[in-house]
Amino acid sequence: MTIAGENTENQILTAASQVFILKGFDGARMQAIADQAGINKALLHYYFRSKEKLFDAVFSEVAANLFPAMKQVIEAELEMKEKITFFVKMYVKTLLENPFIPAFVINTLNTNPNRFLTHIKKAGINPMLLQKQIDEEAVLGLIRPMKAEHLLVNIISMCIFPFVARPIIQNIFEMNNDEYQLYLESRQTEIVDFVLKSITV
Amino acid sequence: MTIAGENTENQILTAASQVFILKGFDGARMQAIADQAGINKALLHYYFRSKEKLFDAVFSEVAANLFPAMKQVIEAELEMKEKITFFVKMYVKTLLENPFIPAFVINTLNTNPNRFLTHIKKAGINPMLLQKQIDEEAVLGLIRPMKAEHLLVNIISMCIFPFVARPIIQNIFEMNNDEYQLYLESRQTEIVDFVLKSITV
DNA sequence: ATATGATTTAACCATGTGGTCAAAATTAAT
DNA sequence: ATTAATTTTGACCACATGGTTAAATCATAT
Repeated sequence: MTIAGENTENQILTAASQVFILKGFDGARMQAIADQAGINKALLHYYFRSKEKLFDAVFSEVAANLFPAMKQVIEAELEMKEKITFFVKMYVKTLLENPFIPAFVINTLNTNPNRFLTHIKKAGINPMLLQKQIDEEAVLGLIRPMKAEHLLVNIISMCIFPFVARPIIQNIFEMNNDEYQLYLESRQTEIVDFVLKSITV
Repeated sequence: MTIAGENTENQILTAASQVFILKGFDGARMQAIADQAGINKALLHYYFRSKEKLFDAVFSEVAANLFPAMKQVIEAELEMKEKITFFVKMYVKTLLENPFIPAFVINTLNTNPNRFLTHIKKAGINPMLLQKQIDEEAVLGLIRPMKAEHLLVNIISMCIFPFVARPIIQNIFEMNNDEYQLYLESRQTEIVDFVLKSITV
C-alpha cells in the first residue's frame, strides 16, 4: 500500500474542513470540496461514502482538537487564579489560530443538532473537580465562593464570543481588521483581569 | 385593498422566520416555508420575489428587534451599575423569549457575511457615550476605569453564549431541559453579580 | 513484461431546488 | 350582473446537487 491513498485522504479532509467550516454543512457543496482538493468529485465518495460521513470525519477532527486542551488545563495542579490565567491565554491563542471554528461548531450545533449529538461523546471535562477546587479555595479565602457552571461558562463566553460576533462588534466599535486583531489579542489579559477582579474576595 | 393581502404576507413572514431561524438560509427550503404557512410555494414568490428577498425581510425584522432595546438602555440616564443590572436582566429576558435568534444571527453572520453586511445599517449604538460615562464614574471612584469595548462585549458575551452553546454546556454539566431553563434564568443575577464585583474599585 | 489490485476519472442519473406561468378563484368596482 | 383587478394554485422548467458506474490509469508483485 502506497502512502498516496493516505495522502489523498488528508487532502480531502483538509479541503473539506475548509469548505465546511466556511459554509456549514448545508452550504457546503461536494463539488466545491473536490475543487478545493484538486480532485474529482467521485473520489470524495470513494474515500468517504457520503457527504454526511465526510462531514462526520471533519467534525470529529475539529471537535477532538477543541476539548482536550481545555480538559488538560482544568485538571492541572494549579491554584484557581493561575489556572484561569493560563486557561484564558491558551484558549484565546488557540482561537486566534482557528478563528472560524467556534462559529462552525455553533452553526452545526444549532442547525443540525442531531448530527452534533452523535459526536458529543462526553466532552470529558469533569466540572465536579472544578467545583471542588473552588470550594476549597473559597474556604481558604483565596477566592469567593461560586458555582463552577457559572464561572466556567462566563470565562469561555468572553473568550469565544468576539470570534463569532466579529462583524457586529467590529461595526459597533468601528474597528478595521488590524485593529480587531489587536483587540482580540488584548482580550487575553483583559479577560483575565476581569475575571480575577470578580472572584477576588 | 383588503387586509387579506397583508394577512398572507404576515403568515409568510412568520413561517419564514421559523424555518430560517431553525435551519439557516442554506438549510431552509422554500417548500418548507410554504407548508409552514399553509400556502402554495408560488405565493412566496408572488409576495417576495426570491428566497434572498424573503430572507432579507425576515432578517431585517429580527435584527430590528434586537438592537433598539439595547441602545435604549445604554443611552438611559442611569448610573453605570444600575444600567448594567437593568441591561442584563432585560437582555436575558429577551433572549429567553427568543432563544434561537442569537444562533441564527451568528450563523448568518459567518456563513453569509455579505448577506449580513447589507443589513448592518449601523447598529446605532454609540460606544463613545458609554466610554464617557465609564470615565466620569471612574474619576468619581464609583467604578474602576475600563474600556467600553471590553466591558460591553464581556457582558453581552455572558448573556448570549449559553443560548448558542446550549447543547455543549448542558452536556458538560449534565443538566436536563428544565434544569437548563433554571440555569439560564439564574444567570440574570449571576452575570450582574459577576460584573459588578469586577468593576467595583 | 504482465497480471492484479488500488486509485482516479468522465460521463451519467435521480432527485431536489428555486423559480415561472397560465389558468382558476376570489375580491372589488361599475 | 359584469368587468376588471388581485390573489392563489397546480403544473412545469432549468439547473444544481449528491451520488453511481464503468472504464481508464497507476502501482505492485510475480
